[in-house]
Amino acid sequence: MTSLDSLDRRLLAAVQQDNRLTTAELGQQVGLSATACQRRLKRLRDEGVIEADIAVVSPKAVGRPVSMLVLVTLERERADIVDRFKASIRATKEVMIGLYVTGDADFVLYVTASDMEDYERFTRRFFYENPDIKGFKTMVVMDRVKAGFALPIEP
Amino acid sequence: MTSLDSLDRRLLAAVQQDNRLTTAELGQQVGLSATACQRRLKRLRDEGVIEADIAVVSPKAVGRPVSMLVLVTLERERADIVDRFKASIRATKEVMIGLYVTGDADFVLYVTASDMEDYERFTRRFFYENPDIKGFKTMVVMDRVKAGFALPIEP
DNA sequence: AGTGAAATTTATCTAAC
DNA sequence: GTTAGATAAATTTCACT
Repeated sequence: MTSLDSLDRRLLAAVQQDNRLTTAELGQQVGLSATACQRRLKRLRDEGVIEADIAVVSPKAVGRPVSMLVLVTLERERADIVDRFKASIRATKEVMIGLYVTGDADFVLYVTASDMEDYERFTRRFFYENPDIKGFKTMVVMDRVKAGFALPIEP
Repeated sequence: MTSLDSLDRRLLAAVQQDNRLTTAELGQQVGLSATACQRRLKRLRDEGVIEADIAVVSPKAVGRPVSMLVLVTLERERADIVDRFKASIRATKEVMIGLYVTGDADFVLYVTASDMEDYERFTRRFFYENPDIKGFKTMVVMDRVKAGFALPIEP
């Protein structure tokens, strides 16, 4: 595992808010030359500390204004069944986030849809046709109070 | 609301996977000149279709390898109590995602921590000291099957 | 309207130290 | 780590459909 110094962490804290800052701007923020920033960022990307660089798209703007959290329980928590369900999560674009969890449910999914009817069609296709699924509970997201992706990074 | 044509949607689909592609590369993908891509992207950013451009940081690499989903129930779902809790979500950096939902719980939080002890300290500070909270249920994330942020965007 | 080509500005990358 | 010069990209200008 790679070790991060204070400057690395400050760079990460900055670019996870905005990765379109120029290396010169970043340099000012952290007290480093543009070149040094650039080299560090390259290293962080190469080593996988920065996993991706992405644009965050407005769900509303692309016609998916409603989102749901779904707690899924499988018939039996057997390895092959779990793996099969993981694969179906990966293959399903409507599922933005899919987590395998302990506790009340086996999986939690974050699903977007254009409206409730669209979501209902999704559940039919995704859940009712799947014999491995014992049940699921839908929680409709009323407000995305915080939908950021920023980790707390101490300088 | 802004309307998106097929080229816009293809650009969005591309940059939500990787926003460091050059406009020339994007142009090749969608069949447009670099200049046209760049102008469209600028428009999409100005109009808020692209909400942000960020680096996705590895939680493990910054020392927060464990994450939890927490279902939170408030004592009473009264507007001022809900608003107060929303504010505390926004103010708490350990909470990466905070959703106000219908159904079994009032809020669902995605929380990262360095280990279970760290999480336990967090719960003490965040939950036990808050009189508005009736209870909470923790689900430990065993596998982030899909942790992407990509919306399904049809060309 | 929106597009594309060339010129300009700006940023990134490579090489030194 | 820095500074300086080469390369490449983003941005502006302008002519075109």
